[in-house]
Amino acid sequence: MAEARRERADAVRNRKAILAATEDLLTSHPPHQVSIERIAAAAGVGKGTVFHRFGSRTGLMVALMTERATALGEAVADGPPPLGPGAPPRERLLAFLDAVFAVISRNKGLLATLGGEIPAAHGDADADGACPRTSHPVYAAWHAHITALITAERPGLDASTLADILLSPLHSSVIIHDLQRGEGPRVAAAVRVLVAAVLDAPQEP
Amino acid sequence: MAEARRERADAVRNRKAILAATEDLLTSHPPHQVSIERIAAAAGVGKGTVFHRFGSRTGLMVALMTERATALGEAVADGPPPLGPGAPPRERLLAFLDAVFAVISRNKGLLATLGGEIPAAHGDADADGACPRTSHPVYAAWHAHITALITAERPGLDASTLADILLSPLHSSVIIHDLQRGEGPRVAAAVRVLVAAVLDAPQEP
DNA sequence: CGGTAAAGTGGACCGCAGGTCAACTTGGCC
DNA sequence: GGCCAAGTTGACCTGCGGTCCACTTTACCG
Repeated sequence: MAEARRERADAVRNRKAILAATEDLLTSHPPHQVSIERIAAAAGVGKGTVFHRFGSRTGLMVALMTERATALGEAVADGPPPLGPGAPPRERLLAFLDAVFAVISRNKGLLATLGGEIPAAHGDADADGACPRTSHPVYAAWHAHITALITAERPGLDASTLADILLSPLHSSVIIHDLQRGEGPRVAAAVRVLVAAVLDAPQEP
Repeated sequence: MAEARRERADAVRNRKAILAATEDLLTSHPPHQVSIERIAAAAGVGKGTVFHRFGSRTGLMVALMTERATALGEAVADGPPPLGPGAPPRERLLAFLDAVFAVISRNKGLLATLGGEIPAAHGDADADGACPRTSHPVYAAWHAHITALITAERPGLDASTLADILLSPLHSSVIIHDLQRGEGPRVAAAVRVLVAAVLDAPQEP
């Protein structure tokens, strides 16, 4: 392994240009108006290049999202409390959710776009398809982190489902709309209320 | 108003056939595979008829959703407790959320489809567009009901935002996927835990 | 250095889905 | 029965995601 020079210089440049163009268009237009051709034009490349590098529209979105989420992931793993290790789970959870909503606030309809596209896939198999949780690494990581923190604080709860619920506002066009209108703090505050309440509630047998 | 005989018999029949076909296809195929042409074919009508009666794909979905939600709306307004008037707000809220999740469980990707399509609209205007909450009467009604119940129980909370958050799982493909896999009760239970916790939590100044 | 093969690029092309339309058919009231 | 508007239809348009392959660029190597 460790193959030398695995990516050519112009390829790197174009990849960055495409991601930048995508983000740019996505912050100034509703997602459905941002076609691949527009992205390609804005990035100064051909449409084929976009597909060559990202495979599909969904792949592009996942790549963008992954890049956006990398910093947060590192802060969680290595950074200082309350986000990083060291703080009590309760504080880490609150800080993490704040951070997640902050990321989303800065990236508008990205997750909404993802949420609407990932379930698509392209096969008939759906009875037991493993589409949703495993298909998006960023979502999987966030979900696992929240689940772990809830479990640490309140082992008796259904942490996994609660984690899905706490993340579900990110899929809601209503919430996304609020975030875009600068209501981010308000949403975050409401989520904090929910989390605090559920963590402080008396244990049920 | 009250114009006599404003809808022809065959029109009514076709409208019902289209709605039935849509629901049918939607419960056996992922939303993106349910094209208007397929719906039209399944309903035994021409494609143009679908558009003539519902205006657009989104219009069709809204109509279906509205129909599905009518029974619930009546139960809330006139029905017996705990859903209808009479029970304490806390019980009504829990019952209502249970009912909402039950409706969605039986109608799979419907809301997910809606959530992904409504924010689209078709104009450039988005800075102050009133798209999300007002555009979908069913959502507006549910949101208003939840908000009122929360306010009745805990006036100090940001009931409106909490209502959006409590409804947001309906937009999440992950949650929808769970509902389809029969995890409905588990999701509902987790939501109940959240609601109970937030309603029982000590008031903050 | 210049050759060269692989990596990268671009845009014509395909299939398909949503949406439009103008000609046609049908239901219902006089 | 006859008339007209409401209703229906499917061919057609537009634009999207995605494929393909001939062409260009890069960077390693003798």
